[in-house]
Parts: sequence; C-alpha cells; structure tokens
Amino acid sequence: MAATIKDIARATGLSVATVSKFLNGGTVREQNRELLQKAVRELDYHINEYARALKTNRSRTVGFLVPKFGDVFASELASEAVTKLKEQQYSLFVCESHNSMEGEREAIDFLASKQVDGIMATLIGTDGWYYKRIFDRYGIPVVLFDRKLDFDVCDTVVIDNAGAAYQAVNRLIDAGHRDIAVIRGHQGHYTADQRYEGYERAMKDAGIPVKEELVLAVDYADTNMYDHIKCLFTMKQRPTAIFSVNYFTTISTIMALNELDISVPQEISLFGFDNYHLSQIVKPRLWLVEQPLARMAEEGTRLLLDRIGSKGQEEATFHTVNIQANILQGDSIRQISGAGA
Amino acid sequence: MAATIKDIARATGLSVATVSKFLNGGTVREQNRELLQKAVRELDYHINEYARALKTNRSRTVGFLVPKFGDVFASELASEAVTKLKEQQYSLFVCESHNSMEGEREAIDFLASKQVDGIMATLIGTDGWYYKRIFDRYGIPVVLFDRKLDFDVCDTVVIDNAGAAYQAVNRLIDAGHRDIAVIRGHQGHYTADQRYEGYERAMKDAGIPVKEELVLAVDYADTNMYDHIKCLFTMKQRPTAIFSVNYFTTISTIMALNELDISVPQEISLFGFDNYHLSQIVKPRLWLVEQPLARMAEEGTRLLLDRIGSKGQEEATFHTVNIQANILQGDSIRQISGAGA
DNA sequence: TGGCAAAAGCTAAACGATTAGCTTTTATGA
DNA sequence: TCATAAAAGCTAATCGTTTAGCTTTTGCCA
Repeated sequence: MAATIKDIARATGLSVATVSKFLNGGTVREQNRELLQKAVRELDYHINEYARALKTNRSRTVGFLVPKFGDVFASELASEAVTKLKEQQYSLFVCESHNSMEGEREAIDFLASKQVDGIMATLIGTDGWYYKRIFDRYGIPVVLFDRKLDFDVCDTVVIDNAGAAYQAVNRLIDAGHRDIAVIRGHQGHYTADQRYEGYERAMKDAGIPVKEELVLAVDYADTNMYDHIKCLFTMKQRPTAIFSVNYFTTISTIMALNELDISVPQEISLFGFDNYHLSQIVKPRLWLVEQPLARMAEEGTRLLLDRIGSKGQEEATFHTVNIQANILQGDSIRQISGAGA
Repeated sequence: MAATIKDIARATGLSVATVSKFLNGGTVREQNRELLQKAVRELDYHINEYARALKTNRSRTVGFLVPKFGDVFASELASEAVTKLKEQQYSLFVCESHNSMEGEREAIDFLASKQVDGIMATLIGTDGWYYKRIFDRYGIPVVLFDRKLDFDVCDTVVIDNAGAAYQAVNRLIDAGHRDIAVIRGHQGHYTADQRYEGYERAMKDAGIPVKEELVLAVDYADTNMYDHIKCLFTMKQRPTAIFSVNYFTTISTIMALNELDISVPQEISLFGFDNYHLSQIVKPRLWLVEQPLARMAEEGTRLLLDRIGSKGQEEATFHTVNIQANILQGDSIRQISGAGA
C-alpha cells in the first residue's frame, strides 16, 4: 500500500496540515524540512493526485485535441506542449477527433468528464457559434491552434499563413518564374485557404494573372491526388515552378515529380510547406515554409495557463497570438534568365 | 457548480447509496430508475472520476508509452487501443519516451504518479532484468507490443516478424530473384533483427548465399540513409530486388529509387514493410507486409484488462500472443524468366 | 526579562464518491 | 391474511488531500 500524507505525519511527528503545507511549497522549520524530506524519500511517498483533485477541484491536467494520433503537425505541437506543461506540473490528455465535428464534440465531452482544467485544440471547422455552444457547456478554457473562428470564443495561436505563402511565392517570382502552379489543398480548410490567398496576392502584386489550370485543389483524403498532380506536368505548357501548401501535398508532389522523371530544380522549381523531417530526407534540399511549432506550443501553453489561473474573472476579451513562420532556404529553385528588376 | 450525487439524491428523494448503486448498474425499482434518469438528465450530472478513483483506488485509466507522438506505428496502435478501451470505460494517457531508456523510466514514473491501472508500451530495449526493476517498483501490469524481453516480465503481443519476412523474401525468390538486397534497419532493434533473420532463413532455405554487400544496415536516425541506399544501385552488379524491413526504410528506398530513375518493377522489384497509407500513395502498388494493428491493439487491451481484473492474484505466468501479419499484393515484383521449379 | 508580531504548527471539516452492514419494503405461497 | 425470503434502500464511515481558523513557538527589541 502506498504511503499517504498521514504516514509522513506519523513518521515525522508533525501534523498532516504541516506535511501538506510542506508538499505544496510552504515554509517549515529547517529541522522539519529535513525530517520531511527524509520521510518522503524513505517511504517513497507520492501524492495522490486524485485526492488532491477532488479537494481542490483542479486536476492539473490539460486536454489536447488532435485530428488523429500520428498527424504530424498536431503531434509535434502536442509533443512540445507536453514539455512546457510539465514544467508547470501539468499533464496532458491527448485525444483524437477523427477529423469530424462530431468527433470533436465527443472528445470535448470526454475531456470534460476527465475534468481537465483547459483544452488545446486543432479544430476542423470555423463556425464560432457552433464551437461557442460546445465550449460554454463546460466552461473550460480553450486555446486553438492555427485556425480562426468567425468570431472569437477562445484564445488562438496562428502563424501568418497568408504572409508566409506570399513570401514563398514572391521568392519564386523573384527568381523569374511566372507559370507558378499551386497545390492548394482542400478548399474550406482554413490554413490551406489562407495560404492560397497568399499565393493569389503575391501573383496579383506582381501583375501575373492566376491561370486556373495551374491551381490544383487536392483533398487530404484524395487517393487520386497522385494522378492529379501528374496531370499538371503533362500539360502542353508546363509550369516552371510549384508552390505546395502543406506537408501532405508537398510529399505527394515530390513523389509524382520523381516518378515522372522531372528533375528539381532543373526542370521545375519547388517551394514546399512544413518541414518535419522533409529537409533532411529529400534531395535536393527544399525551400520550405516551416512552422515554429515549439514557439506555437509555448505561446499556447502560456495563454491557457493564464486563462486557467484567472478563472472566474473577467473573460470578455480573447487573445490571438500571431507568429511568424520561418523560411528554410534550399536548392530547389532555379533562377530563370531575364528575371528580376 | 457541477451536480453531485447528493444533488441527485435530493432531487429524487433517494439516498446517495441508492444513487451510487444505480450509477454503477445496480438494480433499483422501476419508478426510481425513471426518477434517477430524469434527474441525471436534468441536472446534467457527470460522475466525479477523481472522487471515484480516490475511493476505489482504481483510476480506470491506462498509460500508453510511445517513442514519439507522431510515430506512425505506435500512434496507430494507440489509436486502436483508445477505441477498445473506451468500450470498457477506460481512458488512455499517451506519453512519449523520446526513444531512450531514460525517457521510458521517466514516463513510467509519470504514469505511476497518475495511478494508471495498467500500461501499454513499445519499448526500445530487450533487457528483461532492467525492465523488471522498473515495472516491479510500482506493481502496475504492463503489456508490451512487438518486442520480446530476454525473459518474461510482462504480457506481450508480437507479430511473427521473422515469418512474415520469410514469406516476403520467398515471394521474391519464387519470382526468380537471387540478388536480393535487404535494407535491414538498425542492428539491435528487435523487429528489424527479427525480420532480417527471416530474410537470412529464406535465402538459406533456397540455397542462395547472402552477399554481404547487399545487406544495408541503415539506422533510424541516419540522415545519410538516402545516400547509403543510392550506393546499392551504383554497384557493378545491381540487385534485382529489394526487401525493406520497415516503414522508414521503405519510404527512403522509394525516394532513392525515384531520384536515381530506377523504375519499379521493370528494373528492380521491391517488397516493403508496414502499410499505413503507403499502399494508397505509392505507385506502382507495392507488395507489403502489413501489421494488423487493430488486432494487436485488441489483444493487448484484452491481456491488460484481464491482468488488471485479476490484480493481486497469482501472476507467475505471462502470456505472449503471436499474430500473423498480412501480405498485401501489389505490382512491384517482376517475374524473372527462367524462374520457379 | 517581558512583550509582541510573525512564523510555524495544529485541529477538524470538507471534497464526492463507494460500500459494509443494517432496516424496510415487496412479492410469494400456504 | 400472515410469515418469510428476497429485493431495495438507508446510515455512516471512509478514501487522501486541502485549508480556514485557531494555538503555540520563535525571534526580536526595548
């Protein structure tokens, strides 16, 4: 049977109140501190978190909602968040929403039943009212990653998706490219749309009309995406560059290019999105937009813990933290002659 | 403030004992059942799991140790396990070991502090004594996936790695291949070694000597693996087929082949390992060994819950469940003329 | 040395559930 | 209708903490 606070009290001759105070960082007489430390060590005492949670009504636990375990973006974020939270003695329940709003609702119900003190989430929708109803039900603070709801119902951490895409496409334009294809991902997907917007804006600012046939809206679950991408390169007038908006589209693009025997950057230039280990695995080294996941997790954790700490107070205003993405330089862009100013 | 069992008691005029009995599936008078159901619904009652855990000394929580969130094999397994556990009203703490034994120890300490009722794990070592010390410290039952310790200290679920590899290589041999390269992964890694053993056995049984230069021991963390693999194909006498032992080696092999412009199966045949979405993304469709993750998770869950249920009883004997892997047929193997019996 | 404020320690009542052991109600059959 | 066993319900103690409110001890200075 595990040692309890009472055992410590008995072993040291102190009262449970004093032991509790000590365990929670309160001050005790020097000689007692030593006694207590010794007793804790010798009895191998570990606090019973359930008893504590019952009494304090705080579980010191946070939920993290990912679309799917193994989702490379969300997993990495969760991984960073664990580290940050541990420093504050919080622990993390990770759970899956299975990429559906129904799944998200269930997951939040589940987390509420675990009485988490807060929730971090990557959600699929953008309907503020819908989520407000769900969040309000339990009154648990939420921090949302990389998505803006159509009105604020929680704190949010986003990267400047459109801006990063704008920079990426601009880099291609600067290198002299004009026929720039975009693999824009699933329409209606927040980040994909934002990044496409950046593409459009960069093209417009450079005075280059967007050709419809160079815009490929491949879906995340599209098993034929491979074929779709191949089509791009069998066109009479091939694009000279591609901008791809996320990890999945980037990976698929590379595979399609390889299979079609189109070499990068000689025959086509490529600007991808999301690193993970792409920059180490793929040759030539890609130009990539990299999301600073550690920073995002850090900001998210801070927002959430602040919100948890100030529970019950004024909560009218929510914050949005905007983080700059990184551009990783590579060898995947060819300078086209006659380019530049 | 959330409703408690007392509120339900008050609302129904029954005692808390009766309410508790009802909540735990005990029988109550028909008219009371209705009253109780109504009260639970109207007060939006949810049990306080912390209070229950404190009293029963059972958290109805299981820990799942993965090397890294995002690890495709472990994540998929965890995902399946969540589903199975939920059916039994258990929930899952997923945590990372960061691919180190130190990390594993920390994670187990952490899970113990959460008072999980059991642990599922993918571990990196095979030293039974080492793990015995760790497991015994808390007396929490453990189920281990896809690894055998050098003596039994917990229940284990494995697939027949060597057997599956044997079948795969045999398929290549049957198609007439003799120069079969193997990307064997990290030496000392249990599953990789097992699969290599299957390769060796298949070659031996067919009377084909294993050529050392066709055996590539690429490490999981090896950023040059790409180059290593390329070396294989610049040899004077190229292999005609490759057997690759896991997801990572398979992905890397495909990329290297693509870059070197070696077409599958015309120029080289390929038998890979681990599906995930490889079979949907890569063309031509690969021959693959697929691990039946859902079955593995199911068996693991069953073993663990059995062990949890019979806590404190005789525990001298541990079980190992051996599961057959699936062979997915593809178009990545070329029949070499003059093959067969 | 005595007085006093601050620091340290203590007692006891919660938190929300479960459960042993007892009492009341119900159903059954003669 | 009554005796009785089974079913249903109840009381009260308990799990391991925290914490309000009180008491004791300590250290400091006049």
